[in-house]
Amino acid sequence: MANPPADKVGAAPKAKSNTQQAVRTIKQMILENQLPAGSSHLESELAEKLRMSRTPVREATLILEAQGLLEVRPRHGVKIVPLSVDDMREIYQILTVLESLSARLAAKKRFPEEEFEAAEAAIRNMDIALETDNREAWAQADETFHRELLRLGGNKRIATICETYNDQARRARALTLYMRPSPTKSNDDHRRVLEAIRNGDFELAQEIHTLHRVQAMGLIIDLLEKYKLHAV
Amino acid sequence: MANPPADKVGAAPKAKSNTQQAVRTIKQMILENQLPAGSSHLESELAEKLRMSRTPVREATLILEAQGLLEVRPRHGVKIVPLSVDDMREIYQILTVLESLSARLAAKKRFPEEEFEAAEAAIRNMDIALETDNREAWAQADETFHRELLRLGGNKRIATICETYNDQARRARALTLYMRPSPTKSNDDHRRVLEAIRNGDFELAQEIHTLHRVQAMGLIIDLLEKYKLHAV
DNA sequence: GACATTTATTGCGTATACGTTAATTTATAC
DNA sequence: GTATAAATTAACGTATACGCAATAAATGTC
Repeated sequence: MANPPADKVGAAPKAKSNTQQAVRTIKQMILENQLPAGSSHLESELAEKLRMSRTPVREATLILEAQGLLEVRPRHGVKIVPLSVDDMREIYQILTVLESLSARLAAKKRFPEEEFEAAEAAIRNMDIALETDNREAWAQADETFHRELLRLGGNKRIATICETYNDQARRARALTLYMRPSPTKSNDDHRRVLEAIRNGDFELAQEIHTLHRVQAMGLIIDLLEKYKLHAV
Repeated sequence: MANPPADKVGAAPKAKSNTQQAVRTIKQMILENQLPAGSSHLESELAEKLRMSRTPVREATLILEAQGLLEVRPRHGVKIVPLSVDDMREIYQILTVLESLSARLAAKKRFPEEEFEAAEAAIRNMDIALETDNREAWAQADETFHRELLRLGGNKRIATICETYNDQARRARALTLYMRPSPTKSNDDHRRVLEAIRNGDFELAQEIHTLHRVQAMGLIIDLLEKYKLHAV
């Protein structure tokens, strides 16, 4: 069974059509703040930047609009949607409850130990990143852990939704990454969630993860308010 | 202040561009089973049916694909995605947890009594529909109640997600509407949820609604399995 | 100088044309 | 009769053209 060509973690692997490619690169440009929140861009500008005609970029913007990353405003260009503190609250509420449900669902199953390897590795990587105070590495491992949780939960739609809203929240997380205190407690939470899943303690798994996410939300929202980052 | 032309309840009111119109009518055709689950349709066929060129219908299919109602399969036409029992389980898990969160969020606020009017009316309408055994009317009022819950919760993104997945589940609900026993208990649940919201008892509101949804899910899934409706 | 009205510009919505490529059919070899 | 290969068909992906309508600019009026 030949696997499809392996790709970078987290990146959408397929990019056959120009439309798909446009979706990927525009999304990336948004997440990397090359297209800053609140800025507007004409279809023709984007087309020029991406070296293709208007048609595929136009199709891409429709898809990205459906994902909530931008807004198509006729005659004003596509606007990269800025996120207010309230928006962040909305997003984190959703992530909290869906990921926690995922933890519960995972705990209701029995997995062979190797299924936990990736999650364990993510936790270890977070430990290492903490010791060396490498926050980028920590954030990346953290994302991996959360993604693993969604995989173990087994509900594909939950995974899709969380991915979408994670994308939306990413800018704010990147912004606050260096403002927050060293995230030592997170690792503890993750370990306990994973342990609860192993033990089939679904109530506990859900509860711990909920608490974990609620705290993370509180932290990030406090930072955004404190530093007057009203829209990112 | 002249209102925009009033539209049917629940339908998206705006339809300026052909693309938007195509989204609406194709969605409607799917929900009404004019385009049955599992069937495929060429872009050009749809364009002809909708009396417009390929471009706007093509854009519409991209949007509808993002909403999970259909799948664009190059050279095979767009396929109306059929939902298996497992898909229904996925969807109901999401609706359960998000609506229940919405109930919790609503309970944490204080509303003037008139804010509950629509929800109260929906409950009353369900009572009336039960007495006259009018299931369509019941289903419609039920939807209204759930929509009100999302409105009261105040998280726009939750409302959007639930709307999307409600659309996906609608066919299955329509199918089982006349198979299930008379839904008398639902009204009781709804009343209690609303009461808990009034009282600010957020834990209770969330809990009751969760139970309510879990039971509804169990019922519908049993029916789908019993009648061997493996894909709708 | 402020405001209304006309004109000009431009960005988008839609149709259409066309090359590409996958699916299908036909032909050929075994 | 089956399997492989070649030829055909057709659906899609993309580019392009063009008119419309919304915005901006310019002009005129008070």
